[in-house]
Formats: sequence, C-alpha cells, structure tokens
Amino acid sequence: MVDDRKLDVLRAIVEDYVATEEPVGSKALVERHGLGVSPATVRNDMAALEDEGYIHQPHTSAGRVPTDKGYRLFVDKLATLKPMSVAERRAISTLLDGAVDLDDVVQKSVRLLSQLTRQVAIVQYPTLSRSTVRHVELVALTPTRLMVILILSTGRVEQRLVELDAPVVDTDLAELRVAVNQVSAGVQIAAAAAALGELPDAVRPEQVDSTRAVVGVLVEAMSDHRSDERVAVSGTANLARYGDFDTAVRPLLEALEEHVVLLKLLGESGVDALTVRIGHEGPYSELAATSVVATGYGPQEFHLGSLGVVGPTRMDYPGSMAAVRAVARYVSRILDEGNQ
Amino acid sequence: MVDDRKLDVLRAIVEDYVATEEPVGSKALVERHGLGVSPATVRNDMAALEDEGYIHQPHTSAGRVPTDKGYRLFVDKLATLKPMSVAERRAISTLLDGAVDLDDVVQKSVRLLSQLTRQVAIVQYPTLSRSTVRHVELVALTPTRLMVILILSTGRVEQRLVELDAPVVDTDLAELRVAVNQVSAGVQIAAAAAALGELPDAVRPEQVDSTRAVVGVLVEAMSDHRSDERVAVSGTANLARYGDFDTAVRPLLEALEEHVVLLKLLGESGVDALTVRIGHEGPYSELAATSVVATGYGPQEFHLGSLGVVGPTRMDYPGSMAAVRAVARYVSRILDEGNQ
DNA sequence: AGTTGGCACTCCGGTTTGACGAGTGCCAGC
DNA sequence: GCTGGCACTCGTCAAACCGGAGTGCCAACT
Repeated sequence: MVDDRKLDVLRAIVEDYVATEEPVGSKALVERHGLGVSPATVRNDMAALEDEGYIHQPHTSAGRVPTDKGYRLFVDKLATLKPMSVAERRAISTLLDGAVDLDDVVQKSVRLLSQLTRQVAIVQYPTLSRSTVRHVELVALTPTRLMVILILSTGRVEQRLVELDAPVVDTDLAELRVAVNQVSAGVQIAAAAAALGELPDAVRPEQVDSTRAVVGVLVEAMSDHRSDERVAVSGTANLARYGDFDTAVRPLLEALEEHVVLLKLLGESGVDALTVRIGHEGPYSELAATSVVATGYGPQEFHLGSLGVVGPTRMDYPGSMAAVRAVARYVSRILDEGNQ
Repeated sequence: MVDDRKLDVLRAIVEDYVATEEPVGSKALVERHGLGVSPATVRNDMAALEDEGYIHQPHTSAGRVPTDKGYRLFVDKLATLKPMSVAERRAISTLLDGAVDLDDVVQKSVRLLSQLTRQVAIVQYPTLSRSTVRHVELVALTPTRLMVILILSTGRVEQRLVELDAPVVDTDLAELRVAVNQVSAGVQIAAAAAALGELPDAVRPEQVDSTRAVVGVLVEAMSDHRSDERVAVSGTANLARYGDFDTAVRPLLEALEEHVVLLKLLGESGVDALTVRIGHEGPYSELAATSVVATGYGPQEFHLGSLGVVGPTRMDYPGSMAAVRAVARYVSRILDEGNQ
C-alpha cells in the first residue's frame, strides 16, 4: 500500500499512457523508465495496483490504463507542477499587459490558456455581484431618451437606454446624476440597488418620474446576473485530437454551448487554490471521460471568477495545473492594477 | 440541358442526399418521389447530369451525389425558400425583443440562428468604422484618472482609462467634455478622429496636456478595428452530426477559432442579399467540404455587419437561407429601433 | 425518338477466418 | 522477495469471401 516502488510504477503508467494514449505493458515500462527491476516484478506490482483499483486493463492481455482513482492518487501525491519556461512566462506577461480593457483581458487569457495547455480553456467573466459601484453616468441622447452607464469597480461597464415620458432639462439631469452617485458610488451593488430603490421618494415631485425610470434600469442592471453567467471559451479545435468522438468529444461540445454547465464545471475554487476534478468526480455523468483543472482568480484573495481547462481524463495534469495557476495569477495581478 | 425532368431528377437527388446522407440510386429515387417514369429512364438522365458535371458517383455501382456545381444549380434555379413557421417567427421576435443591449442582441441572434438551422451560426458584431459618434463622456474616477466613454450610433460603447500627469478640476473637465463633443458628436468616426486630432491646438495652454491624453485614447479607440473583428459563434455542437471528422469537422473547428477567417468566410454581402458559397467556391481550400449561407444586416440598407451559418456542402439550403434572412431582418429592425 | 425491361458486370461493405504477437499469471528456483 | 520461464488468452490485422445495390448497355416496345 505504501510501497514506494508501486507508486513509481503508477506514476510511470500515468506518464506513459498520457504520452502514448495506449495501454502500457510491463515490458515497455521497465525499458522507458529506469526502474531497475524486471518486468515480472513490475507485473506483480501491477496486479496489486489493479486489486486496489488504481489501474485497470481493458481486456485480458492488454496493457494497463489508469483509473480515475489512479489519476487522483497521481495528482495528489505523485505530481509536481511542471514549471513554466521563461518563454512561456514572458508570453503571458507581454500578452496580458497589452490588454486594453476588461473584455480584452478575458479574451486574451482564454486564448492564451488554450494555447499553453493545448486543451479547451474556459474563463468566467468577473462576477458582478461582489463588485462595488464606481460611478453612474447619465447622458441625454435626446430630451426624452437617456443613456444610463454603470461603471463597476471591476472595470465592467453596463449601459442601458431609458425612454422618458416627459423631456428633462440639463440642470435636472445634473441634479439626478449627483443624487444617484451619492447613494451608490463606492457601495456594493446589492446595497446600492437597495439604496437606489428609496431614491424616488426623496426627490422633488417633478423629478419623481424620471428618477423612477433611471433607478428602474439601474436596479435591473445591478440585479441582472446574466453577466455572471458569461464565459469565454477557446481551443475547441484541440478537441480534434481526442480519440473517441462519441463518448468524449460530442458531450463536451454540447456542454461548451451551455454556459451554465460550464460554470458548474469550473466550480468555485478559492483564489490560488487549484481544483482538479477527474472524470466521474464531476457533476455530469455524460462527462465521465473529461477532467477539469480550475482555479479562482481575483485581486488579493477576493474571488471574482474562475478559469480553467477541460480535457480528457488522460491529460497532462502537471502541465495544465501549472498553466492554469500562472494565468490566474497574472489575471489577478492585472485586475488589481487596473483597480489601483 | 434545359430538360425539365432532368432538373427534377437533380432536385430529387439533392433533397434525398441531404436527408439520408447516402448516395442515391435510381430505384430509390423513383420510389420516393413520384417521378412517373422507370428507373432506367432516370438512369439515362443521371448519366447526362454526370456528363455535365452536376452529379458524381463516388465509385462504380454506387448511387449519385451532387457536386458543388449541382448544389449551385439547385440553389440558383431549383430551391424555393422554406417559409418559417409561425412558431419560429414568434420565437425570433419574442427572443430578440427581449434583448437589453447590443451585446445581448448579437448573442441571442447567434444562438437562435444555430438552433433554427441546427448548424454553426456566426454573427459579426456591428462594425465600428461606418458608425457615427453619438456622445463622449468623461468621468473623473480620481483627480488624475479619467474614464473615457465613447458611445456610438450603433449602440456600441467603448471605454478607456486615462492617467493624467496633473490633476484636473471639475470645471476644466466640463469644458473639455463640451469641446470634445462639439467636434465629434454626430460625425462619422473617421472624420471625428481627424477633427479630434486638431483639438489640442485649440484649447487653453493649461488644458493642452489633459486634452492630448483624452484625445489620444479616443482616437486610438476609434481607429481600433479590433472590435471590427469580433464575431459570435454558436452551435459548434452541431458539428457532431457531421460524418467525416478529419475532412469536415477538424478544419472547421480550427477556422472557428480564427475570427479573421470567419469574417472572410461571411464575406460582405449587402443587406438583404443572400450569399451562398458552396464548397470550393469559398476562399479556403481546407474548407472545400463546407458551405456558407450569409447575408448583411443593418438598418435601411446600411451595412453594419454580416451573419450566417456554415455547414457541410450537404446541407438544407432552403431552410438555412430562410432562417438567415429572417434573423437578419429582425436584427436590422432592432438596430433601427434602438437608434430611433 | 424516347422509354422500358432485362442482363451481365462492377465494386463496396460487412463478415469470417486464421496467424501473429503483446501481455499476462503463475510457478519454481535463486 | 525477486527473477526467468512458460503456457495461455485475446485483441488486432490482413486476406479471403460473399451478398447486394447499382450501373451501363442493348434490344424491344410505344
């Protein structure tokens, strides 16, 4: 059970299987890794590992393949993060430093992550619900049509159009702008929405209608968790490398269309805490052949969203974990800077 | 050549092949469509059609398959748009009427289009280059940090952060805001960018630095054609229904990652003008097995972007064409309304 | 002239068969 | 507890095989 060599054998099996995609036999094993023992010995270990459920043979007289449990032991005990190369680090920082706004950061990271890991990468847009209001701007496009712009601390900007029943003059608009910002600027959006709800009661009677309209869309925009569900996906072409289409590619392609599913897959791991979900450990039985490596990101331990990669259970865990962590750290840093 | 029955035979072949995905033989043809002649007669016609290059047999003693040229004739002469059902029309209008902003319109349409056609749908975001500036807003987040918000006639909103060397007071900021809007509001962005470039020369000396900074990011945002390249994609899961993975699915998956490629695929068809590009007619030889049905959209013949579907050459052209046209019309209408 | 039934031919696709070899489990000996 | 040897299992690959769908052509019919 706590036999060092058996663990070595398991590690060798995982590594070889990931590299070759083929069941690995005892002979090939001792050749490719300097195990210093004979194939027969390895076979005994393999038999034991199989009894304990770490590996499995597709059929008699085939090599062995790691089970989900085997991968689990591998990532928990056996794997060390594969350090990023200098070139990779530099690629990450130059690419992300060049991002001009929030959307750009997200889109560039997801692309980067898929290229680094050669897997399908997923990045959740920073969630709205935990951010604070930075500023609200009102712009009169016509006398009866306002554009309401909501700027959040994460850098996200929401805009909405409001139609008014009666025209509003500039001074009233300025007054309204001040009032709205007074109750909401710097406040978490849930609290801001509540405070704004009271606002129509506090303004001059002739302002009530326009205030009500503006507050209406603001509250709606703040409680609109639609953008919480936004995710960016990249690297679907990497699915082409998967072997089995029907059991692996198709269900995943379908999942990728459903953003809600993706969010559930990513989970809610803390900032800087890597989550690895292997095969059946995940929430969807159709995705029993796929694993997820994910982590949270956000400035200073403040969880704003998650990002990660999904791929076949047979994937390069050490490499993926390192890439996911590296990208998450950079993204966190960028968000922190942009936010002073 | 202008033989009615031969054309009937071609149409029957296309329809059957699209439905069954299998080469269609003379016997099955007369059974499934009431052609009123014997298989032997049909065979003669098929031989002629093959001589003229409209159909092709994969190998001796297989049925016939339409060539790209055959599909071309089919869509040009033989196909009538499959009218949308009432339910479909209603689905389109209720879904799109519920969209809250531009991004929402694009995302909902692309999804809708992929569901209607069961193909991969692509929608280009409205291009920036042909729109006019509606308003520029400046918001002081701190005394030395401005958020510059650019609102365009299409409803697109771009935001940029500016760091100033020296703090700016509110009255100066208001002045600057007025000046910027005076030269740019209502003007096409190319012209607006040019006009803004002159602005720093026209302001009071102590305003030059801040003006220069603001104008800098505005001009950059206006000439940034990055957002011209933005496209939304949906329905990749439908690729799973494709037969051949390597020749059809993989190249397409790769193309879908490259937005530039997608834009080229969509092409630049005029508003309300359906473009059908069949197999090798397209610009990429790797995509010789896929067809594109696309059209432009925009209010009142004003081309703002393109949308369409891509799929195997063997696709339901009448249905796809009808869906693409219907969605494009609704999107155009919505953009028109939101823009008064 | 155009259409039809008949017929011989081609060739694909699925299935069967058999040889091969990789890999195993077990055992006896070191 | 490790190792070499050995008999055995079973999947994979290739060749061989066969059935059937579909064709082209031709002679006869309308």
